[in-house]
Amino acid sequence: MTKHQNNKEQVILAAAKEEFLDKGYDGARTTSIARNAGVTHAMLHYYFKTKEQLFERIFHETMGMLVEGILEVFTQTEKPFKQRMAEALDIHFEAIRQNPRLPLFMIREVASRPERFAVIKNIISTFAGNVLFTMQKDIDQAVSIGEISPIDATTLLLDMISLNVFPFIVKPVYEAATGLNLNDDSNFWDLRKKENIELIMRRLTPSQA
Amino acid sequence: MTKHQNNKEQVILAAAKEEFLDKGYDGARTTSIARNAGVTHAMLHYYFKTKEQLFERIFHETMGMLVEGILEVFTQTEKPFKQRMAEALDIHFEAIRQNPRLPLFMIREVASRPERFAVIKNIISTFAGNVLFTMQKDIDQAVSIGEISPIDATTLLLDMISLNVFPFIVKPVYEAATGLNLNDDSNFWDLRKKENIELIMRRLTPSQA
DNA sequence: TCGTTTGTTAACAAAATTGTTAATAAATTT
DNA sequence: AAATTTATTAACAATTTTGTTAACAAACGA
Repeated sequence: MTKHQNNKEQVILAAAKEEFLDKGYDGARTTSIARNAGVTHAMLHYYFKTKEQLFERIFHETMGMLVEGILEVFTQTEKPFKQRMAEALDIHFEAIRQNPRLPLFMIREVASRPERFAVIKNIISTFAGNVLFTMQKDIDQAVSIGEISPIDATTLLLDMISLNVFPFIVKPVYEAATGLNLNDDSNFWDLRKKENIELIMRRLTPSQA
Repeated sequence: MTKHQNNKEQVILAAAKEEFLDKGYDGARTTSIARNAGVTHAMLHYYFKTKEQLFERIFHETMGMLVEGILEVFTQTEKPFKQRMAEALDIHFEAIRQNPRLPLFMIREVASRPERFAVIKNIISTFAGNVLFTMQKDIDQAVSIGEISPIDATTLLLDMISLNVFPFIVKPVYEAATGLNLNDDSNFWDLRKKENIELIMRRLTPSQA
Protein backbone atom coordinates (compact mmCIF):
# COMPACT_ATOMS: atom_id res chain seq x y z
CA MET A 1 0.00 0.00 0.00
CA THR A 2 2.36 2.74 1.14
CA LYS A 3 5.76 2.82 -0.43
CA HIS A 4 8.61 0.65 0.75
CA GLN A 5 10.14 2.05 3.88
CA ASN A 6 13.31 0.33 4.97
CA ASN A 7 12.43 1.46 8.48
CA LYS A 8 12.01 -2.19 9.36
CA GLU A 9 15.77 -2.27 9.69
CA GLN A 10 15.48 0.48 12.27
CA VAL A 11 12.63 -1.22 14.06
CA ILE A 12 14.68 -4.40 14.29
CA LEU A 13 17.67 -2.46 15.58
CA ALA A 14 15.55 -0.82 18.25
CA ALA A 15 14.05 -4.12 19.35
CA ALA A 16 17.48 -5.75 19.32
CA LYS A 17 18.91 -3.01 21.47
CA GLU A 18 16.15 -3.52 24.01
CA GLU A 19 16.63 -7.26 24.04
CA PHE A 20 20.41 -7.19 24.25
CA LEU A 21 20.49 -4.50 26.91
CA ASP A 22 17.95 -6.37 28.99
CA LYS A 23 19.12 -9.93 28.65
CA GLY A 24 22.63 -9.78 27.29
CA TYR A 25 23.86 -11.64 24.25
CA ASP A 26 23.35 -15.10 25.70
CA GLY A 27 19.89 -14.39 27.00
CA ALA A 28 18.69 -12.61 23.88
CA ARG A 29 16.63 -14.56 21.33
CA THR A 30 16.47 -13.60 17.69
CA THR A 31 12.89 -14.83 17.56
CA SER A 32 11.99 -12.58 20.47
CA ILE A 33 13.64 -9.61 18.80
CA ALA A 34 11.73 -10.27 15.60
CA ARG A 35 8.46 -10.66 17.47
CA ASN A 36 8.96 -7.40 19.37
CA ALA A 37 9.87 -5.67 16.14
CA GLY A 38 6.75 -7.04 14.50
CA VAL A 39 8.54 -8.84 11.69
CA THR A 40 9.24 -12.45 10.79
CA HIS A 41 12.56 -13.59 12.06
CA ALA A 42 13.76 -14.21 8.53
CA MET A 43 13.86 -10.42 8.11
CA LEU A 44 16.34 -10.24 10.86
CA HIS A 45 18.68 -12.53 8.98
CA TYR A 46 17.99 -10.65 5.79
CA TYR A 47 19.22 -7.37 7.23
CA PHE A 48 21.83 -8.68 9.62
CA LYS A 49 23.03 -12.08 8.49
CA THR A 50 23.56 -13.45 12.00
CA LYS A 51 22.72 -12.79 15.61
CA GLU A 52 26.39 -12.11 16.17
CA GLN A 53 26.48 -9.39 13.52
CA LEU A 54 23.35 -7.78 14.86
CA PHE A 55 24.90 -7.78 18.28
CA GLU A 56 28.18 -6.32 17.03
CA ARG A 57 26.23 -3.42 15.56
CA ILE A 58 24.48 -2.70 18.84
CA PHE A 59 27.60 -3.24 20.89
CA HIS A 60 29.63 -0.79 18.82
CA GLU A 61 26.99 1.93 18.81
CA THR A 62 26.62 1.50 22.52
CA MET A 63 30.33 1.61 23.20
CA GLY A 64 30.59 4.62 20.93
CA MET A 65 28.07 6.51 23.01
CA LEU A 66 29.85 5.57 26.16
CA VAL A 67 33.27 6.70 24.99
CA GLU A 68 31.97 9.93 23.46
CA GLY A 69 30.16 10.69 26.68
CA ILE A 70 33.30 10.30 28.72
CA LEU A 71 35.39 12.27 26.24
CA GLU A 72 33.06 15.24 26.47
CA VAL A 73 33.41 15.25 30.19
CA PHE A 74 37.13 15.80 30.17
CA THR A 75 37.43 18.44 27.49
CA GLN A 76 36.83 21.22 29.94
CA THR A 77 37.96 24.83 30.06
CA GLU A 78 40.34 26.68 32.34
CA LYS A 79 38.40 26.87 35.57
CA PRO A 80 39.84 25.80 38.93
CA PHE A 81 40.56 22.09 39.07
CA LYS A 82 38.05 21.30 41.77
CA GLN A 83 35.28 23.08 39.93
CA ARG A 84 36.15 21.23 36.75
CA MET A 85 35.97 17.90 38.52
CA ALA A 86 32.62 18.83 40.01
CA GLU A 87 31.31 19.66 36.55
CA ALA A 88 32.81 16.50 35.09
CA LEU A 89 31.02 14.44 37.73
CA ASP A 90 27.77 16.22 36.94
CA ILE A 91 28.00 15.70 33.18
CA HIS A 92 29.16 12.11 33.55
CA PHE A 93 26.39 11.31 35.99
CA GLU A 94 23.71 12.81 33.77
CA ALA A 95 25.02 10.93 30.75
CA ILE A 96 24.62 7.63 32.56
CA ARG A 97 21.28 8.70 33.92
CA GLN A 98 20.02 8.93 30.36
CA ASN A 99 21.31 5.45 29.50
CA PRO A 100 21.23 3.69 32.82
CA ARG A 101 21.45 0.15 31.48
CA LEU A 102 24.52 0.82 29.42
CA PRO A 103 27.27 0.27 31.98
CA LEU A 104 25.99 -3.10 33.15
CA PHE A 105 25.49 -4.15 29.56
CA MET A 106 29.07 -3.41 28.68
CA ILE A 107 30.53 -4.97 31.78
CA ARG A 108 28.43 -8.09 31.43
CA GLU A 109 29.39 -8.67 27.81
CA VAL A 110 33.06 -8.06 28.38
CA ALA A 111 33.07 -10.37 31.38
CA SER A 112 31.50 -13.27 29.55
CA ARG A 113 33.35 -12.81 26.22
CA PRO A 114 36.51 -10.74 26.68
CA GLU A 115 37.66 -11.42 23.09
CA ARG A 116 34.82 -9.29 21.82
CA PHE A 117 36.41 -6.34 23.53
CA ALA A 118 39.65 -6.74 21.60
CA VAL A 119 38.21 -4.74 18.71
CA ILE A 120 37.93 -1.55 20.68
CA LYS A 121 40.79 -2.25 23.03
CA ASN A 122 43.23 0.23 21.52
CA ILE A 123 40.61 2.95 21.22
CA ILE A 124 39.97 2.74 24.90
CA SER A 125 43.56 2.45 26.01
CA THR A 126 44.91 5.38 23.97
CA PHE A 127 41.92 7.43 25.06
CA ALA A 128 42.49 6.56 28.69
CA GLY A 129 46.17 7.29 28.29
CA ASN A 130 45.44 10.79 27.03
CA VAL A 131 42.87 11.61 29.64
CA LEU A 132 45.06 10.36 32.44
CA PHE A 133 48.10 12.22 31.18
CA THR A 134 46.44 15.61 31.00
CA MET A 135 44.56 14.97 34.19
CA GLN A 136 47.76 14.20 36.05
CA LYS A 137 49.34 17.37 34.72
CA ASP A 138 46.39 19.42 35.94
CA ILE A 139 46.47 17.69 39.29
CA ASP A 140 50.17 18.41 39.79
CA GLN A 141 49.59 22.05 38.95
CA ALA A 142 46.65 22.36 41.32
CA VAL A 143 48.66 20.65 44.04
CA SER A 144 51.58 23.02 43.53
CA ILE A 145 49.39 26.07 44.14
CA GLY A 146 47.86 24.40 47.19
CA GLU A 147 44.38 24.07 45.69
CA ILE A 148 44.06 20.33 46.30
CA SER A 149 45.80 17.53 48.14
CA PRO A 150 47.91 15.11 46.08
CA ILE A 151 46.34 12.15 44.34
CA ASP A 152 47.06 9.88 41.37
CA ALA A 153 44.98 10.60 38.29
CA THR A 154 44.11 6.91 37.92
CA THR A 155 43.03 6.76 41.53
CA LEU A 156 40.87 9.85 41.25
CA LEU A 157 39.33 8.67 37.99
CA LEU A 158 38.38 5.33 39.46
CA ASP A 159 36.93 7.08 42.52
CA MET A 160 34.75 9.20 40.30
CA ILE A 161 33.62 6.41 38.00
CA SER A 162 32.91 4.03 40.87
CA LEU A 163 30.69 6.52 42.61
CA ASN A 164 28.83 7.60 39.51
CA VAL A 165 28.39 4.23 37.84
CA PHE A 166 27.83 1.74 40.64
CA PRO A 167 24.41 2.98 41.77
CA PHE A 168 23.08 2.37 38.27
CA ILE A 169 24.62 -1.06 38.13
CA VAL A 170 23.18 -2.11 41.44
CA LYS A 171 19.79 -0.63 40.63
CA PRO A 172 18.19 -3.92 39.51
CA VAL A 173 19.22 -5.53 42.79
CA TYR A 174 17.94 -2.63 44.80
CA GLU A 175 14.64 -2.63 42.95
CA ALA A 176 14.28 -6.39 43.24
CA ALA A 177 14.98 -6.24 46.97
CA THR A 178 12.70 -3.31 47.77
CA GLY A 179 10.02 -3.56 45.11
CA LEU A 180 10.50 0.15 44.47
CA ASN A 181 11.14 1.65 41.07
CA LEU A 182 14.09 4.02 41.14
CA ASN A 183 13.34 5.39 37.69
CA ASP A 184 10.44 7.33 39.15
CA ASP A 185 12.55 8.66 41.99
CA SER A 186 14.37 11.64 40.52
CA ASN A 187 14.98 12.85 44.04
CA PHE A 188 17.10 9.81 44.80
CA TRP A 189 19.32 10.40 41.79
CA ASP A 190 19.66 14.11 42.45
CA LEU A 191 20.81 13.39 45.96
CA ARG A 192 23.16 10.72 44.75
CA LYS A 193 24.84 13.07 42.31
CA LYS A 194 25.19 15.67 45.04
CA GLU A 195 26.72 13.15 47.40
CA ASN A 196 29.25 11.98 44.81
CA ILE A 197 30.37 15.54 44.19
CA GLU A 198 30.55 16.16 47.93
CA LEU A 199 32.73 13.10 48.38
CA ILE A 200 35.17 14.00 45.63
CA MET A 201 35.36 17.62 46.74
CA ARG A 202 36.23 16.56 50.25
CA ARG A 203 38.76 14.12 48.88
CA LEU A 204 40.46 16.89 46.92
CA THR A 205 40.34 19.62 49.55
CA PRO A 206 43.73 19.90 51.30
CA SER A 207 43.59 18.61 54.87
CA GLN A 208 44.07 21.38 57.42
CA ALA A 209 47.75 21.26 58.39
CA MET B 1 38.09 -50.41 42.09
CA THR B 2 38.01 -47.96 44.98
CA LYS B 3 34.80 -47.66 46.88
CA HIS B 4 31.96 -45.40 45.76
CA GLN B 5 32.64 -41.84 46.66
CA ASN B 6 29.74 -39.52 46.01
CA ASN B 7 32.32 -36.80 45.54
CA LYS B 8 31.17 -36.58 41.94
CA GLU B 9 28.35 -34.46 43.24
CA GLN B 10 30.92 -32.12 44.69
CA VAL B 11 33.00 -32.11 41.54
CA ILE B 12 29.93 -31.20 39.54
CA LEU B 13 29.06 -28.44 41.97
CA ALA B 14 32.55 -27.00 41.71
CA ALA B 15 32.52 -27.09 37.93
CA ALA B 16 29.03 -25.60 37.87
CA LYS B 17 30.09 -22.76 40.14
CA GLU B 18 32.98 -21.97 37.82
CA GLU B 19 30.76 -22.05 34.76
CA PHE B 20 27.93 -20.02 36.24
CA LEU B 21 30.22 -17.42 37.75
CA ASP B 22 32.08 -17.01 34.50
CA LYS B 23 29.29 -17.08 31.97
CA GLY B 24 26.09 -16.54 33.89
CA TYR B 25 23.04 -18.77 33.74
CA ASP B 26 22.28 -18.07 30.09
CA GLY B 27 25.83 -18.57 28.94
CA ALA B 28 26.46 -21.69 30.98
CA ARG B 29 26.14 -25.09 29.29
CA THR B 30 25.31 -28.23 31.21
CA THR B 31 27.44 -30.23 28.78
CA SER B 32 30.36 -27.92 29.44
CA ILE B 33 29.90 -28.27 33.18
CA ALA B 34 29.81 -32.06 32.88
CA ARG B 35 32.89 -32.07 30.67
CA ASN B 36 34.84 -29.88 33.09
CA ALA B 37 33.74 -32.07 35.95
CA GLY B 38 34.86 -35.16 34.07
CA VAL B 39 31.49 -36.90 34.12
CA THR B 40 28.82 -37.68 31.57
CA HIS B 41 26.14 -35.04 31.48
CA ALA B 42 23.53 -37.57 32.51
CA MET B 43 25.18 -37.52 35.95
CA LEU B 44 24.40 -33.88 36.20
CA HIS B 45 20.72 -34.62 35.74
CA TYR B 46 20.95 -37.53 38.10
CA TYR B 47 22.18 -35.38 40.97
CA PHE B 48 20.44 -32.13 40.11
CA LYS B 49 17.38 -32.88 38.00
CA THR B 50 17.66 -29.70 35.89
CA LYS B 51 20.04 -26.92 35.00
CA GLU B 52 17.72 -24.55 36.84
CA GLN B 53 17.97 -26.57 40.06
CA LEU B 54 21.73 -26.79 39.82
CA PHE B 55 21.84 -23.06 39.36
CA GLU B 56 19.54 -22.42 42.30
CA ARG B 57 21.90 -24.36 44.50
CA ILE B 58 24.90 -22.30 43.40
CA PHE B 59 22.98 -19.05 43.53
CA HIS B 60 21.81 -19.63 47.08
CA GLU B 61 25.19 -20.67 48.41
CA THR B 62 26.69 -17.67 46.72
CA MET B 63 24.11 -15.26 48.05
CA GLY B 64 24.51 -16.79 51.46
CA MET B 65 28.21 -16.03 51.48
CA LEU B 66 27.56 -12.51 50.35
CA VAL B 67 25.00 -11.76 53.01
CA GLU B 68 27.00 -13.40 55.80
CA GLY B 69 30.03 -11.40 54.76
CA ILE B 70 28.18 -8.15 54.99
CA LEU B 71 26.55 -9.10 58.28
CA GLU B 72 29.92 -9.75 59.89
CA VAL B 73 31.07 -6.35 58.85
CA PHE B 74 28.46 -4.49 60.81
CA THR B 75 28.52 -6.42 64.06
CA GLN B 76 31.28 -4.28 65.47
CA THR B 77 32.19 -3.27 69.01
CA GLU B 78 32.15 0.06 70.80
CA LYS B 79 34.99 1.93 69.17
CA PRO B 80 34.62 5.43 67.72
CA PHE B 81 32.30 5.54 64.73
CA LYS B 82 34.92 6.56 62.20
CA GLN B 83 37.24 3.80 63.27
CA ARG B 84 34.42 1.28 63.04
CA MET B 85 33.61 2.39 59.51
CA ALA B 86 37.26 2.13 58.54
CA GLU B 87 37.34 -1.42 59.86
CA ALA B 88 34.07 -2.27 58.17
CA LEU B 89 35.47 -1.06 54.86
CA ASP B 90 38.56 -3.16 55.38
CA ILE B 91 36.69 -6.34 56.20
CA HIS B 92 34.17 -5.82 53.45
CA PHE B 93 36.88 -5.14 50.90
CA GLU B 94 38.85 -8.24 51.85
CA ALA B 95 35.73 -10.38 51.69
CA ILE B 96 35.12 -9.33 48.11
CA ARG B 97 38.78 -9.68 47.30
CA GLN B 98 38.50 -13.36 48.14
CA ASN B 99 35.45 -13.81 45.90
CA PRO B 100 35.96 -11.16 43.29
CA ARG B 101 33.53 -12.54 40.72
CA LEU B 102 30.65 -12.78 43.14
CA PRO B 103 29.22 -9.26 42.93
CA LEU B 104 29.03 -9.20 39.15
CA PHE B 105 27.51 -12.66 39.20
CA MET B 106 24.73 -11.60 41.50
CA ILE B 107 24.03 -8.34 39.73
CA ARG B 108 24.00 -9.99 36.34
CA GLU B 109 21.57 -12.71 37.36
CA VAL B 110 19.22 -10.35 39.12
CA ALA B 111 19.25 -7.97 36.16
CA SER B 112 18.35 -10.63 33.62
CA ARG B 113 15.84 -12.53 35.80
CA PRO B 114 14.55 -10.40 38.66
CA GLU B 115 11.93 -13.02 39.64
CA ARG B 116 14.72 -15.30 40.79
CA PHE B 117 15.58 -12.76 43.43
CA ALA B 118 12.12 -12.90 44.98
CA VAL B 119 13.13 -15.92 47.06
CA ILE B 120 15.68 -14.02 49.08
CA LYS B 121 13.99 -10.66 48.83
CA ASN B 122 12.72 -10.52 52.38
CA ILE B 123 15.97 -11.78 53.83
CA ILE B 124 17.79 -8.93 52.23
CA SER B 125 15.26 -6.26 53.05
CA THR B 126 14.86 -7.08 56.75
CA PHE B 127 18.61 -7.41 57.01
CA ALA B 128 19.13 -4.05 55.31
CA GLY B 129 16.48 -2.54 57.52
CA ASN B 130 18.28 -3.64 60.67
CA VAL B 131 21.70 -2.56 59.54
CA LEU B 132 20.47 0.82 58.41
CA PHE B 133 18.51 1.40 61.60
CA THR B 134 21.41 0.76 63.97
CA MET B 135 23.79 2.55 61.65
CA GLN B 136 21.62 5.66 61.63
CA LYS B 137 21.43 5.58 65.43
CA ASP B 138 25.22 5.41 65.66
CA ILE B 139 25.60 8.18 63.13
CA ASP B 140 23.26 10.49 65.03
CA GLN B 141 25.16 9.84 68.23
CA ALA B 142 28.54 10.49 66.60
CA VAL B 143 27.18 13.66 65.03
CA SER B 144 25.85 14.86 68.38
CA ILE B 145 29.30 14.64 69.97
CA GLY B 146 30.85 16.34 66.97
CA GLU B 147 32.83 13.33 65.83
CA ILE B 148 31.48 13.33 62.27
CA SER B 149 29.46 15.49 59.93
CA PRO B 150 25.82 14.52 59.30
CA ILE B 151 24.94 11.92 56.68
CA ASP B 152 22.12 9.51 55.94
CA ALA B 153 22.89 5.88 56.75
CA THR B 154 21.63 4.78 53.33
CA THR B 155 23.81 7.36 51.64
CA LEU B 156 26.88 6.36 53.57
CA LEU B 157 26.26 2.67 52.98
CA LEU B 158 25.94 3.15 49.25
CA ASP B 159 29.10 5.26 49.25
CA MET B 160 31.00 2.46 50.93
CA ILE B 161 29.62 -0.33 48.81
CA SER B 162 30.12 1.57 45.57
CA LEU B 163 33.75 2.24 46.31
CA ASN B 164 34.51 -1.26 47.50
CA VAL B 165 32.57 -3.24 44.94
CA PHE B 166 32.87 -1.34 41.70
CA PRO B 167 36.58 -1.92 41.09
CA PHE B 168 35.97 -5.67 41.16
CA ILE B 169 33.03 -5.36 38.82
CA VAL B 170 34.91 -3.31 36.29
CA LYS B 171 37.97 -5.52 36.54
CA PRO B 172 37.19 -7.60 33.42
CA VAL B 173 36.83 -4.42 31.40
CA TYR B 174 40.05 -3.03 32.78
CA GLU B 175 41.90 -6.24 32.09
CA ALA B 176 40.48 -6.54 28.58
CA ALA B 177 41.44 -2.96 27.83
CA THR B 178 44.96 -3.11 29.24
CA GLY B 179 45.89 -6.75 28.81
CA LEU B 180 47.09 -6.71 32.40
CA ASN B 181 46.00 -9.18 35.05
CA LEU B 182 44.91 -7.44 38.21
CA ASN B 183 44.81 -10.65 40.21
CA ASP B 184 48.59 -10.63 40.30
CA ASP B 185 48.69 -7.00 41.36
CA SER B 186 48.18 -7.09 45.09
CA ASN B 187 49.66 -3.62 45.26
CA PHE B 188 46.79 -2.21 43.22
CA TRP B 189 44.20 -3.68 45.53
CA ASP B 190 46.00 -2.58 48.68
CA LEU B 191 46.12 0.97 47.38
CA ARG B 192 42.50 0.81 46.36
CA LYS B 193 41.39 -0.25 49.81
CA LYS B 194 43.45 2.52 51.36
CA GLU B 195 41.93 5.08 49.01
CA ASN B 196 38.38 3.96 49.79
CA ILE B 197 39.02 4.33 53.50
CA GLU B 198 40.63 7.70 52.93
CA LEU B 199 37.60 8.87 50.98
CA ILE B 200 35.08 7.78 53.57
CA MET B 201 37.13 9.16 56.44
CA ARG B 202 37.29 12.54 54.75
CA ARG B 203 33.58 12.36 54.03
CA LEU B 204 32.86 11.76 57.71
CA THR B 205 35.30 14.24 59.19
CA PRO B 206 33.48 17.44 60.19
CA SER B 207 34.33 20.35 57.89
CA GLN B 208 36.31 23.05 59.66
CA ALA B 209 33.75 25.75 60.63
C1' DT C 1 6.20 -1.00 -19.15
C1' DC C 2 9.52 -4.55 -18.64
C1' DG C 3 13.32 -6.25 -16.23
C1' DT C 4 15.94 -5.90 -12.18
C1' DT C 5 16.71 -5.12 -7.62
C1' DT C 6 15.04 -5.08 -3.02
C1' DG C 7 11.96 -6.58 0.52
C1' DT C 8 8.96 -10.18 2.64
C1' DT C 9 6.97 -14.51 3.85
C1' DA C 10 6.38 -19.28 5.15
C1' DA C 11 8.19 -23.45 5.37
C1' DC C 12 12.11 -26.00 6.19
C1' DA C 13 16.90 -27.60 7.79
C1' DA C 14 20.73 -27.96 11.03
C1' DA C 15 22.66 -27.59 15.14
C1' DA C 16 22.85 -27.16 19.84
C1' DT C 17 21.07 -28.01 24.25
C1' DT C 18 18.46 -29.92 27.79
C1' DG C 19 16.40 -33.77 29.55
C1' DT C 20 15.08 -39.03 29.64
C1' DT C 21 15.41 -43.98 29.68
C1' DA C 22 16.81 -48.54 29.90
C1' DA C 23 20.51 -51.35 30.78
C1' DT C 24 24.37 -52.23 33.80
C1' DA C 25 27.71 -51.93 37.49
C1' DA C 26 28.95 -51.01 41.99
C1' DA C 27 28.04 -50.59 46.72
C1' DT C 28 25.09 -51.57 50.75
C1' DT C 29 21.92 -54.00 53.62
C1' DT C 30 20.13 -58.02 55.55
C1' DA D 1 25.68 -64.10 49.24
C1' DA D 2 21.05 -62.45 47.72
C1' DA D 3 18.37 -58.61 47.43
C1' DT D 4 18.14 -53.88 47.18
C1' DT D 5 19.50 -49.45 46.66
C1' DT D 6 22.59 -46.16 44.55
C1' DA D 7 25.62 -44.70 40.86
C1' DT D 8 26.93 -44.60 36.00
C1' DT D 9 26.79 -44.95 31.09
C1' DA D 10 25.37 -44.63 26.32
C1' DA D 11 22.03 -43.92 23.36
C1' DC D 12 18.12 -41.43 22.33
C1' DA D 13 14.19 -37.94 22.36
C1' DA D 14 12.29 -33.25 22.53
C1' DT D 15 12.73 -28.74 22.28
C1' DT D 16 14.67 -24.55 21.24
C1' DT D 17 17.17 -21.68 18.47
C1' DT D 18 19.63 -20.07 14.67
C1' DG D 19 20.03 -19.92 9.97
C1' DT D 20 18.46 -21.02 4.91
C1' DT D 21 15.77 -21.32 0.78
C1' DA D 22 12.52 -20.84 -2.66
C1' DA D 23 8.69 -18.49 -4.04
C1' DC D 24 6.44 -14.22 -4.28
C1' DA D 25 5.52 -9.10 -3.98
C1' DA D 26 6.71 -4.44 -4.20
C1' DA D 27 9.46 -0.70 -5.76
C1' DC D 28 12.50 1.21 -9.10
C1' DG D 29 15.37 2.28 -13.18
C1' DA D 30 15.75 2.15 -17.97
